[in-house]
Amino acid sequence: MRKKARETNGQSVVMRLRQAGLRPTRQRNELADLLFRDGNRHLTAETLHAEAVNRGIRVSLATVYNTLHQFTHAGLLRQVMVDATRSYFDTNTVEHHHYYYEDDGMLADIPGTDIDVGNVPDAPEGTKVSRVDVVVRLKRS
Amino acid sequence: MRKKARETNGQSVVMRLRQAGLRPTRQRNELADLLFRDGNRHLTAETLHAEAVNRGIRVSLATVYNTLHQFTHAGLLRQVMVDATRSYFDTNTVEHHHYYYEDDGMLADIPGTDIDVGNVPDAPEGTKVSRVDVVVRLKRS
DNA sequence: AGCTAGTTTAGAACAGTTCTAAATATCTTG
DNA sequence: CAAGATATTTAGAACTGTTCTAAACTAGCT
Repeated sequence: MRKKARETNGQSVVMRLRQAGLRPTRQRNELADLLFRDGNRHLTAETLHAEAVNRGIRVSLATVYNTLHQFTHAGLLRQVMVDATRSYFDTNTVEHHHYYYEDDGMLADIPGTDIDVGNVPDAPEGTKVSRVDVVVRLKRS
Repeated sequence: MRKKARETNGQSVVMRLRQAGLRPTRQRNELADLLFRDGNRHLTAETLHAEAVNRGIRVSLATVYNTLHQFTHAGLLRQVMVDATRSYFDTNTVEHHHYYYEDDGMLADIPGTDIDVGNVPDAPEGTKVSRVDVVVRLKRS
């Protein structure tokens, strides 16, 4: 069973980082492994740092923050704003929407068919739409 | 020209506060005046505090925070999450959506006809939808 | 190997927000 | 309308997530 190569969208993460002018350092590579290992993940800087430390990866919290932002700029991650106190990063960069569990602060992709967002007026003069976020906030019933 | 009575939805703010078990104190009344004076506003605690101080209202920042949260619980305000660093409060509590100007951190109601959000799957077992937020993020073009 | 520019790091600094407990205001009730 | 009980306000300390700083380290040249 061979070690799975680091990749997203068929292109190796290393390549994408190189293209973004980022050196594939040990820390960035190991964090990329964690981030893109299994499917779509929603995590905060502190979550990821804890996970890394747990697995014996030596990396500082500052580097986790730097890396998350750099990956976001490189288009490997997407930052989601749902909670006033924490920033979530989503490893799924394809247009999709979220459930936010208000009671426990968890974020999840909305599964199944796509949500339709219709009837959005044209962007105001001088601006263009950067993206449309839909967050369905859930609470325990 | 008489002073306009404090009210929202026809019911006086004082009444709504009383019902929420909140005493209509000087600070709460004066902040309500600012908040509900003209149409829909989107403000942060610091914005509101600055505005109050500017108009000679003596109130502490802590009270502004308390008041915003209490008003939110009482259903007079709605908290909108668009920016990781600041909490916005919206004086329009009717279901509606927002433009967020990424470049300057401004929040505005999306005007005109309502946006349709369709095809939202049922809320997961044990949860119910608390609300659906749509944020159209804009950037300078 | 040695150089250079990019990267990482610990810890300090920062911003927005919440907490604390003492002072003050409001609302009863007599 | 004074007294007592309870709610509210406040200044400032504390806290939390995040960013900054500048010194140490590393990757990628040559």
